[in-house]
Amino acid sequence: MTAISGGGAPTLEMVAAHAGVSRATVSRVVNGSPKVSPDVAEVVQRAIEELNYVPNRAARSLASRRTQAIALIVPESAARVFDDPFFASIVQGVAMAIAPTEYTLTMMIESEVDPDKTRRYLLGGNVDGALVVSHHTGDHSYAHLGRSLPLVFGGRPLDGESSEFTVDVDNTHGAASGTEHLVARGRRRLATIAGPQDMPPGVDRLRGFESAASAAGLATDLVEFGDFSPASGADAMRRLLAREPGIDGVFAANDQMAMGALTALAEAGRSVPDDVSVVGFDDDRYAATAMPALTTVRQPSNRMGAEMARKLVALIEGRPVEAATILSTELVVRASS
Amino acid sequence: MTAISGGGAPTLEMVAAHAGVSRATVSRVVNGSPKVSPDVAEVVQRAIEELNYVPNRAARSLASRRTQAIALIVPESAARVFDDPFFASIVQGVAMAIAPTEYTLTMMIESEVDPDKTRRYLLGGNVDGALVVSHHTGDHSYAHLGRSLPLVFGGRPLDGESSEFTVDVDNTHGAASGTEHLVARGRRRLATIAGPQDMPPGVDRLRGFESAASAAGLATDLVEFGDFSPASGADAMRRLLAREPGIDGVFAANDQMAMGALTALAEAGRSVPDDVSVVGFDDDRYAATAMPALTTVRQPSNRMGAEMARKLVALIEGRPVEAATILSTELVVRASS
DNA sequence: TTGTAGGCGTTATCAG
DNA sequence: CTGATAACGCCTACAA
Repeated sequence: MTAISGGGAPTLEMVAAHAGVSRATVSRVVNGSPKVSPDVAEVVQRAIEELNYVPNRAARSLASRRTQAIALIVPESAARVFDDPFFASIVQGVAMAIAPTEYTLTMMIESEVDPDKTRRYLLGGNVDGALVVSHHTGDHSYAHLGRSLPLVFGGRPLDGESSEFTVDVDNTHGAASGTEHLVARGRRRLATIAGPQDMPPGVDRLRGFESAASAAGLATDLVEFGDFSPASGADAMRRLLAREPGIDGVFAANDQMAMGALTALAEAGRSVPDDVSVVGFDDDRYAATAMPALTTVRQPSNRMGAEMARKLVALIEGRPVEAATILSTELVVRASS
Repeated sequence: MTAISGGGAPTLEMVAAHAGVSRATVSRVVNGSPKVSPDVAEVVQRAIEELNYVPNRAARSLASRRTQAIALIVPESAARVFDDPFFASIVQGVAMAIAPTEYTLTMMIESEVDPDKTRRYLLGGNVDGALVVSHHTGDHSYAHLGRSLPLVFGGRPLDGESSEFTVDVDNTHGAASGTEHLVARGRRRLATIAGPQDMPPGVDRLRGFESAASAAGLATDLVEFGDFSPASGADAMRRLLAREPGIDGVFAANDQMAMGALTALAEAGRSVPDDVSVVGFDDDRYAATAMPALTTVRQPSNRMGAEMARKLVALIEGRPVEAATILSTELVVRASS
């Protein structure tokens, strides 16, 4: 057993005794209630400090029916999650947004072992609300929980409309702007390394590429798919080159695949950007230091996380919030194009 | 008055009523107590499922004095934390290790706004124990909390000894092996891009480099410092080249700085590995796809996280655990050397 | 094996 | 403004 030395944590009751007031008064002071006389509050404060009292959250949450905690659910294996800089950015945004609040963040990486653990946790009154982020179809399998708990999703569901609260990036327009940049650079034989088509960003970015290329009167036949990893990007690029050696412009659905493409292009003796222009998507932390530095469509993943958190907290506190928020992207031109 | 149904989550009491038994019995079933007759357990189970009952954690934790939750404390700003793939790996390791358990992970990114928030949280009975990970000096400022709560640290404290529970990587030997590899490749004019000297890994890796170089009878004057970011690595490399154009081997204290060095070397027209061999440290996810692929000292950050979690859980459950665990590194030879 | 009853530390509702 | 006194939902001796 773990024996806590010193006789256990001080309770509200002990503070009350120490200060010579009732528990109710101490509770009021702790919660900053205005209806406490300054002098009494003073005495209580001192008692709190002397005893080094810290309120017990379980008790508080049981009595108040609020937990002051939110969960970040990621329905992916831990390995996948942390392989992707995009998630890191989201988490960072969330963390920064809740830092100034009293809310706490609990991360739930979907456990393969017990997929029901998450549900139990959410429904067990552990959190006041949850954020769900995934690239995948499974995305909104949590949607039905939305009736029991405030929920905000990152990314749109794969199947079109939904009535849930979401924050998303304008993938289609972003991809189109990246493609248009290629066209503006005088590139005519365009190819794209697309993402998985069971993920909304994969679908939307491909659509953006196609619409922009078509609008410029160019062919859209050169499409190869990857899984957003650097290695898959390199493979896709090799296949593309095999199909059409004359490629002069490549739009990759994310930076990691673009980096892989750079590697494959170098292997094939193509110079970037002299022979081929390459544009990525994300502007992750390696884009700027790639060789050559990668032109890319910046995705405000930080802001996405922050926005999700903001929306969730508003939801929890009963403030009105818009159902969907779409964040726009920004083209960052560097040496690769 | 008691709400019959439709109003909020079902309670243990409602299940008891539904099953026609006492609350105690339901509690026993929920907690898998052996002293319940199979048929009664059967009935209760059905009631639980029909009502879709999920135990309230706050109540449970209040009554049992355990939370089944552990915290991961990172005393750094969110921005720093997520800029470093190393942290991601640690978190991944932790997440994977606790996935099969009933423990839950709460991440606490030190808030600049209210640095006391973490302490309050830890002492507020929110978690059964905590993991503390940081590259920094501040590392063990939580050490004193160790008397009130099981704590496991990642990385040794900057100032030598400690009686705390820690898991660390053998940075010194790792750096030495990376340096020895350079020597084995026939490199004689060695330089190092060291990390900040207020972080143990920064100190230890520099020491490893120096001892290995000295042992080989080589000079150790070419030392420049970076902050572990790619940009700082590039800058350090430029300074190094300015000081000594004849450098033929570089050991960088982490992969991100090594990547920066690769960029600077390319700018300066040096070929890697023909003119200069480069070795990094970490083997982060970009090492293998760098151009050229980076030779590096693999740090088992995943295992580090897992090991920390394992140790903490053992501590919480009163099982005996070793105070310090040192994980060894592994040299991964790729194209850059 | 099952039920009874008291308590875990706070908050919230009322009186005073 | 302050103090009793119930809840809050569950666990756990102790009793039956």
